[in-house]
Amino acid sequence: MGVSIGEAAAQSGLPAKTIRYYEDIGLVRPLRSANGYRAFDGKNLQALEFLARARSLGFSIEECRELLAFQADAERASADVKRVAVEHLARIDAKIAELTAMRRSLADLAERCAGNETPDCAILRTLAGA
Amino acid sequence: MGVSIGEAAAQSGLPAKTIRYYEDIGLVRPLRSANGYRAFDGKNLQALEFLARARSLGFSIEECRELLAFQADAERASADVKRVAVEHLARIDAKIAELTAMRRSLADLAERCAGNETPDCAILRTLAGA
DNA sequence: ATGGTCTTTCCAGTCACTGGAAGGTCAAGG
DNA sequence: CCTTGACCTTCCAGTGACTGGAAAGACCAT
Repeated sequence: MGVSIGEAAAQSGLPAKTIRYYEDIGLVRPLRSANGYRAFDGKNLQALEFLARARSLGFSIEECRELLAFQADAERASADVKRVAVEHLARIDAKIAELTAMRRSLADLAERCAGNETPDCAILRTLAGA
Repeated sequence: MGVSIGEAAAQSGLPAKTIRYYEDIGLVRPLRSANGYRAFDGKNLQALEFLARARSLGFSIEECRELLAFQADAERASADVKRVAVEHLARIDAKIAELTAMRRSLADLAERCAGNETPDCAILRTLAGA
């Protein structure tokens, strides 16, 4: 009953190493076959696919744990789920803003650097605080 | 000759812990006073400020090391510096694109989630692969 | 029996710090 | 002279989320 870790990896798109790690930290709890191999049943596979999707949206492992718990709890309010998502969205927006500011400064610097064989360089001048 | 690590931290804006770490990995080489305290001279302080600026632009430690070496080498070509900057810019752009895609999916999901006391939730439905 | 492809566990490394423990140094105040 | 408090020192461990690799066991086909 249940597929091997290689099969689970193929079906979820997650590396086998990652799946073992998820078991280590208690995100998924496969049974064991008589030979000691992990045996993933349908619920395990659904959890792995859930995790793959949530991770690809950038949720942290702890948020994934929380979302999985919500998923398993038929009584949860959608507001609880939405809160997690909205907080994550805010973090993403902050990160995008940070990167965009970096990008602007950096593009400006790169533009002012000749990029030729001469040693003078606006990038280094600016980093040095000129 | 040279200021203490606390003074160097105040002047560069870097935490003292970070400065010690930078010494560990060879980015800065302060002298030592008779009492064993680090003594940062003008060049050390300039290097720390350089590092603080480069790190705030998102350059990796190894890139910072390379940029510092360029800074110390009067013979370098500005093209070498620009190459590092342009590669970093590409990484930033890739990251922004990734986050923007996440943001789009996530905002869409959040919008379709009522966020009230009912258990039905578009976010969980999507993560579960419905 | 052999080879090849799984699988297992465990340990170490990544990146750039950050926190904390245990102890040394120094200037000021009593 | 002693204490207090603010510095400073080193060293060790932890962060997040894996990833790589070693050594060994399991399974299947020839």
